[in-house]
Formats: sequence, C-alpha cells, structure tokens
Amino acid sequence: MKNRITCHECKNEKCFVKQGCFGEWLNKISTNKFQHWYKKGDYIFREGEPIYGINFIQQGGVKVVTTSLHGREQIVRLAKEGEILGHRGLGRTAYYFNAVALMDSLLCFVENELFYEACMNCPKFAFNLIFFYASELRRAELRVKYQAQMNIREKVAMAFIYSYEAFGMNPETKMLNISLSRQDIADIAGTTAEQITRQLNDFENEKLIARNKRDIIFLNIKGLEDIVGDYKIE
Amino acid sequence: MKNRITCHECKNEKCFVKQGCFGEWLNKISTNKFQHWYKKGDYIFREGEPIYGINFIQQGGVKVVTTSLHGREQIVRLAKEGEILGHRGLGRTAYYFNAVALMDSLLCFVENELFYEACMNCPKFAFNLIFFYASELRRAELRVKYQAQMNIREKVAMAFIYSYEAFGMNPETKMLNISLSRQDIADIAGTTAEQITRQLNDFENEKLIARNKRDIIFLNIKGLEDIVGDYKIE
DNA sequence: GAAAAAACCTGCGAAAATGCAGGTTTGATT
DNA sequence: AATCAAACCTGCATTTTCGCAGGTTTTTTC
Repeated sequence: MKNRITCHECKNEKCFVKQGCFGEWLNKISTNKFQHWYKKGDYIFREGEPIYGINFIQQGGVKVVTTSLHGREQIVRLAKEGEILGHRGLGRTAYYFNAVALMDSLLCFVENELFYEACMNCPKFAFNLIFFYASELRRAELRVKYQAQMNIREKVAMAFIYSYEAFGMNPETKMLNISLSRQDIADIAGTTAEQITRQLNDFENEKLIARNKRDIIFLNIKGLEDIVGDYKIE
Repeated sequence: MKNRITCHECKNEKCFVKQGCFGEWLNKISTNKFQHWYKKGDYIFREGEPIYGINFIQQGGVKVVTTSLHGREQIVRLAKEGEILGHRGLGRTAYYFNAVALMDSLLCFVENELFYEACMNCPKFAFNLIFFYASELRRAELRVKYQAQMNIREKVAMAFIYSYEAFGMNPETKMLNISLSRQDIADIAGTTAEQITRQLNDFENEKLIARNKRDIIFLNIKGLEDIVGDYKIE
C-alpha cells in the first residue's frame, strides 16, 4: 500500500480503467483500489483460491500457468504493465490457474463489487472488456491449433515470438526484456527444456538468435516469423 | 425467413436473448432478427468475410473450424441449439474462423447495431455475455494445455467426451446425437484419422465404446473420463 | 572468492506418432 | 440390385519427439 500511485498519476494509458472509466468512477477506483508489490517468483494467486476481485498490472510481468501434471506445466499467458489479470475467473468463486510474478511487480487490486458497479455504470468499460475477451478467446483458440499442428521447431519459434510480443526487447542490446528459464520457454512452447536447448542451437547456427549467458538476443525476428509463416499470427 | 419462430415462442430457454433481454428489447430482437436454414455441410461464415452481426442457433449443430493447413484442420468448438455463434468476432470487421453446419440447422441472426444497443440497454445481457466469454476463455486455455501435454489415447478419449458433452446421446441406443466422420473426430482431438481408428479399436476392446456402422455407441463414459482423469474437466 | 546449488547442454536409445498404400466396408445414385 | 465414390481400416517403415544420464556452466550463498 505504500508508494501509492493514483489512477490519475498512472502512466499506463492503455489500462482498462483509464480507457473506460471517467470522472466519479475513475476517482472511486483510484481511491478504493489496493496496491501490492510481488517479488519475482511470488504467487499472485493460486488455483482454487477464492476470488475477491480483479488485478491490473501497474509495473512488472506475470505468467499465468496451469498446475503441474506429469511434471509439466503450461504457460497460458504472459502479461505486462497495463494489462488485466484474473479476468478468467469472472462470475466464478475460485481461480482456475496460477499467476506468478516473473519480475518484481506492482499490482492494483479492485474488489468484485466495485468492479461490477463500474461495469454497470461505465458502458465503455464493459464494452472494452467484451472486446478484450473476444480477442483473448480468438488468440487462445489459435493456440489450440498451434499446439495440435506445429512441430517442435515451429512451436519454439512461436514461443520466442510470443515472448517478444509480450515483453519486447531492449533496443540497444536486442535482449528480451525478461528473464525466462529454458523450462519457462518450454512451458510456453508446449515441450521440454531439452528441446528448447536443441532448437536454440539450430536458431543460433541460422543466425536468428544469439545467446549471452542465459539471455536471448534477437538477431532476426523476421526469420523466426518465417518459420511459422504458414500459421496466422495476429 | 419462412417458418419464422419468434423469441416468445422459442423453446431455447438458455438462449442469451431470452436470458438477458426483456420487454421492449426482447420484442425488438424478436421482430428484427433474421432466420435462415443451413443444410448439413453448408458454411455459415468463412474466415475473412465481413461481420454484419451475430448468430444464435435455434436448431441444429455447428462446428467452428480453422482453415486447413498442411492438410489439417482444427475444430475449435462444437455448438448446438441455444448457443451463440460468431462472438469471437466482436469488435472486429472480419471472421477469423469458419463455421460449418454439422446437420440441418436454423440460425437466428441479429445485426451489429441492434446487438450493441441491446448490450448497452440490457445490463444482464452484457453481463451474461462477459461471464460466457470468461468461461469460454478458460476452456480454450485448458485445451491449449491438453493439446500440449496429452498423448493420443487421452486426446481421443477427450474428443469423445467433448462430443458427448456438446451433443449428448440417444438415451435408448446410447448413440452420439450427431454424425461425425473419423476426420472430424481427428480434427477435434488434434491428430489424424488413422489414429482415431486405432484408438477406437482399443476402446472397443476395453468395452468403453461400441461401433454400429459409422456410429459411435457409448458403453462406459466414466471409463473414458478415467482415461483423462488427471486432467481437469469442467 | 570459494563452495554449493541450480540451471543448462548434449549424446543416445526408447517410445510415440505419423504417413503411405492397399484392401474393405458403407452409403448414394441410378 | 448393380455400380461407384467416399469413408474407413490396418500393417509397416519412417520420422519425430522424449527422457535419462552425465558433464558443464552459471548463479547464489556464505
């Protein structure tokens, strides 16, 4: 709750709240929201926990991940500052997935009642939300197809493209703006950490990617996109 | 447009329109909606076509399918009477998937403007829609995990469970209430038609399923659920 | 900065899934 | 009822993916 940032001060212009709520309702959310810092690796919520409200990422990055099965997890989404978190649970009482901070992150939390009231009273807020869901649904269903049809090479290329789109890269060093372990990348791609290493070798030989210690350096994003070129990327 | 069924006569009590719109707005939709029969195999919409409105299935069954790639498609959803169709395109101008009638089907079509107005003026309608999206998103993301982690046996079992949940079975004959080709099942499961045949052999030997010509007979649904038991089904 | 722990790399055999080809059954048409 | 086309079944070789095990590098801890 310390270092409190009001919605008016907040620089995330794409945040749903700033996009859809105005005047009285922006004030209400701004004064009634809770803020909390999570350290890298902290769980923001876990599957099965009760849902008291909804989160917005003020700073940082988060992975949404299924519970482990046969030793494997699946990363369902990467989210960064300005994005909403926990929206899958709307209308439900318990979370279905886990959310883990990928770096130190500051989250804004709005309780259910206030959120529902804002939906009812700010049509633009509700509408943006519906559009957002439609877009997320489309992307998730595309990913079903990717997992079903892509080979490992394509899946790994897609995992890097996805990470790049989610977090971007440092324009000078061309390094991915987040630290992902081989296992994290495997959990995005839907394969094993060993396969990620093997594909990294290939991509390095093809001058698509370089490695510096554990960091990924993007040499040729277009080249990666060409690998998955037959599939729709949006 | 012939055989017109008004919303008041309609027996699909779970339809979003009947659940969320009342009085004046139910009348407006009822009188302004279009109805159209599609024959088995007809395309209801195709990827890339402009979106003029949204569909509700009055009778019949539909598959939503990605465009073919390397000779493979992916069935993204099965939908039957009472369900909404085309909601992925909200806020967009062109469809992202194809919808094909699996049997002769009657669809109700509501144009964009009327639909948007109803959203704005019937809060329950908009709210139900948001909850529906949240639920669909959750299910789609679970399917990403299934495609990434399940083996063929589990995927095929899941495809039968999904078909059963989507369309049900005849209580006397225990036959699936829809005719799906091996290729259709493969496109749900995310594998090839040959694998479906092979798994059908196994399931038949295990007395989980029987075959009558090309129809599937469910002998032991619990047994199928046990195969995917480690995975969350919801 | 040394020691310990964690993450990463790589070769290889095993397992799983695929794709083809040829034969069989089913359903539609006349 | 005969014919034809489509859908289905099945064996087998090939390809792809996996998972272990042991060694190496990087990061963390004290």
